[in-house]
Amino acid sequence: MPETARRTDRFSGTRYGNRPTMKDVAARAGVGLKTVSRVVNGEPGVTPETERRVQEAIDALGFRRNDSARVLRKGRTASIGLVLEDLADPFYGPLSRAVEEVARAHGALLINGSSAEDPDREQELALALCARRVDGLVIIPAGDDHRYLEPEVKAGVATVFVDRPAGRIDADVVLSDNFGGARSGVAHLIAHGHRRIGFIGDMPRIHTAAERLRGYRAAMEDAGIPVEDSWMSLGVTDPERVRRAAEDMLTGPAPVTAIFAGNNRVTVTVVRVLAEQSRRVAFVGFDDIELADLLQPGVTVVAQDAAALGRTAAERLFRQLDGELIAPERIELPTRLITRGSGELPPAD
Amino acid sequence: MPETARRTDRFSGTRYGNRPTMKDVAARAGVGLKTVSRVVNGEPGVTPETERRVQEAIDALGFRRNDSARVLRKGRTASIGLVLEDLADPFYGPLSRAVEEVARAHGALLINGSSAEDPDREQELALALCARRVDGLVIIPAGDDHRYLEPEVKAGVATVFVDRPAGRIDADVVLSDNFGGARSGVAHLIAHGHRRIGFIGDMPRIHTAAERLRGYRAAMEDAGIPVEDSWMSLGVTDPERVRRAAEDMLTGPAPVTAIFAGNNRVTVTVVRVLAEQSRRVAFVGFDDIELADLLQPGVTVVAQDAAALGRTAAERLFRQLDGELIAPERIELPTRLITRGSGELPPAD
DNA sequence: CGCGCACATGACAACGTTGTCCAGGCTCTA
DNA sequence: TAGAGCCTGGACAACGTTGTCATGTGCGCG
Repeated sequence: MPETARRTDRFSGTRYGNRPTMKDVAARAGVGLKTVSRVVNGEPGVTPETERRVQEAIDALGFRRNDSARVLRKGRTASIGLVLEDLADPFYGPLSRAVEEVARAHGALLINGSSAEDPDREQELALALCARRVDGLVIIPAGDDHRYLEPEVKAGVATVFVDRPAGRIDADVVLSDNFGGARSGVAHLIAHGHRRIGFIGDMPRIHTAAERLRGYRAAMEDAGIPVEDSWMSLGVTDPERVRRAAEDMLTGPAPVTAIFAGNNRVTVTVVRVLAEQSRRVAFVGFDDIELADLLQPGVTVVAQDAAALGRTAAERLFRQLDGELIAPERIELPTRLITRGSGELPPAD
Repeated sequence: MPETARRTDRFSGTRYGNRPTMKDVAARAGVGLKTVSRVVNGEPGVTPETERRVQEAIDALGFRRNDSARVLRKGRTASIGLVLEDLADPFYGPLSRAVEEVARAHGALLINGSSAEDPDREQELALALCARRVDGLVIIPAGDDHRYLEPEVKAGVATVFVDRPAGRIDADVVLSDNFGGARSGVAHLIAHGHRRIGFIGDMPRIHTAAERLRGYRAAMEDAGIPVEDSWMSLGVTDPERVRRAAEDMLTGPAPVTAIFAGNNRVTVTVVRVLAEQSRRVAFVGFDDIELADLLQPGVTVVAQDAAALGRTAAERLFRQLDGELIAPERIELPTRLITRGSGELPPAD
C-alpha cells in the first residue's frame, strides 16, 4: 500500500480523516509555524492581533496538538502508569482513584491495566507502559522478580510499588501493616476466649497473604496456642472452594469457634457460610467491606486505607519526578481494627 | 538552557538518563538502523545470524522501542480512552474492567480518568485523550453537550457513549433500560400492596436519574396513583441529605410505606436508615450491591449488568475501528429484578 | 559463463512538534 | 539621525521511528 493511502479512513463524504497540523493552521492564519506553536503553548512574544488570527484558524480547522510529536520532542509524557491486579476489585477502586487525583494535581494522565495476578501479564503491561514512555509507574506486583525494570529505572522511569513489595530490585514500596493487622485481629479473637481459630487466605506466594498468615501464627504463638493444620486454608479464593474450606473447619471432632479471613473476597464468602450456620461462629476479616455494619452481627474487620496507599504511592512517585533525590524507602501504613460484633462473639463449644 | 542539557536528569553516578535508540543498537550490532527496526518488529528479511547480533545488542543496552515516535509515524496508538464518573464507584469497576479486557483482546491499552460528574472536566479529559491520539473513546457523559467532539469524530476517533446518552452529537450509545427497570421495580412494590411509595434519586439533569424518575412516575400512573411531591427527593446523593430525605418521607401524616432508591449510593444509605426504623418499610433499589442477600431482609434490587455495558461499548468501538461502516446506534440492555425480601414486605400502616 | 532474480541490508525522507537562532522593524537615546 | 536594544516572527534542525527505494551479494538456470 502506498504511503499516502495510509490516512484514508472508513469515513466517506465530508469526513476529513486527516487531522490539521500546525503547518495547516499557520498557512491559514498566514503566519509561521513556530508562531502557531507559541500561541498553542501560551508562550510570550506574540501580538494580540496575531494571536487572534491564529486562534481563529485553530477553531476553524478543529486543530488539536499532537501530543505524540510533542512527547517525542520534549521527552516527558505527563502520564503515569498504574499496573494493578483487578480494576473491578472494590479494594482497588479507591486506590486507583487516589492515584489519579494525585496525577491530575500534577497535570498527568493515568494509564492503567490489570495483571489478573499473572506475573507475565504484569511484566508485559509494565513494559508496554514504558514503551509509551510514561514518566512513572505505580505497580501492585503480581510477580516476585522485577529485575526486568532495571533498565527502565536506570533510564529515569520513576517507580513505586504498592500493597506488596518489589522483588529483587531496590525501589520505593508503600504497604499496609499486614502482619500487625492480622496479628491484632487474631489477638482480638483470642482475647474474646477463642483458641481454635481458623485462617482462610490466599496463596502464600502473595506477600500480603504470607504476612497476614504470619500475623495469625504470631498471635497464636503469643497466646501459646499450637496451630493445627486443619485450621488453615491457603491459596483458595474462588467462592466455591472457600465455602468448602470454611465448612470443613466447622465440622469434625474439634471444629474452630472463630475464623479469620485473609482478604475481602474471602470475607464475603465466609460471611455467607456463617450466616447459614445454626451455631454462632466468631469472625474477623482483613479489609473492610461495604455494609459490614448492617449485617447481623456486624462484621468486625481489620481495615486498611486503600486511598491512602494510592495517594502515598503517587505522591512519592511525583517527588521522585520532581527531582527530590531520595533513596528508596519502605513506607508502612497502619491498619485499624473496627469492631462491629462478629469478632466479639464468645466461643460456642 | 542548551538543547543538549535537556536530557540530564536527577540521577548521579552510573545512571544513564538517556535511553538507547535504534541507532545505538545498530551501532553496537554493526548493522543499519532499518535492520534493527526489522528485528524489533519481527519483520521478515533478516538472517538468523544478524537477528542474533541485533537481539544481543538490544538486551545489552536495555533498549525499548519508543512508542511515541512509532505513533507519530504510524498514526495509530493502539490505545483507547475511558472517561468515567468515578473510578472508585463500585458500579464502574466492573465496567472499566470489561472495557479493558476487550481493549486487551485487541492489543490496545486503556487510559482513563474520572470526570467527577463535572462537564468541564469531562471535556478537558476527553480532549486530552484526543491530543494523545487515542484511537477511540468510551465516555460516560457528565455533560449534555458533546459537540466539542465533532472535530475529533470527523478526524476518525471512534466514539461510544455508555450509561448515558450523548448530547447534541450523533454517536453510538449503550444504555441500560433505566426507564423499564425503574418502572418494573416500582410496579413490584405496587403489586405487593403499596400505594405511598417514595423515590430518592439523583439530579434529573443526569439522564439515568431522569429516566428512572420517569419509570417511577409511569408505574404509579399505570396503577392510577397520584404522586405527592413530598414522596420525591431529587438531586441528593450525599449520605447526610439522603438520610434526611428518607426520614422526612417516613414521618408526617401520610408516611410512605415503601421507598425506591435511584442508585447504589442512595441504596446503601437508605438501607441504613430503614434498619433503624421500628416499622418495616419495603424497599427496592436500582443497582445491585454486594452482600445484599445477607441483610435482614435481603435487599430487592433492579440490577444492571455493568460489565455487559462496558463490554458492549468496547466491542462496538472496535467494530468502528475495524472499519465496519455502521451508522450510530442506540443499544439498550435489559435490567433484572432480583427479589430478596425487602421489596416483598407488605405495607405497614 | 553470463543473465536475471531473490533476498538481505541500508540510506533517506517523513511523521508533527519544539528549541535555537537569526532577520527585520520598531523605539529610545545620545 | 545613527546606533543600540528590544520585540515579533520565521527558518531550520532534531526528537526516534517506519515506509520507500536503491544497492549489493549470491544463486540458479539457460
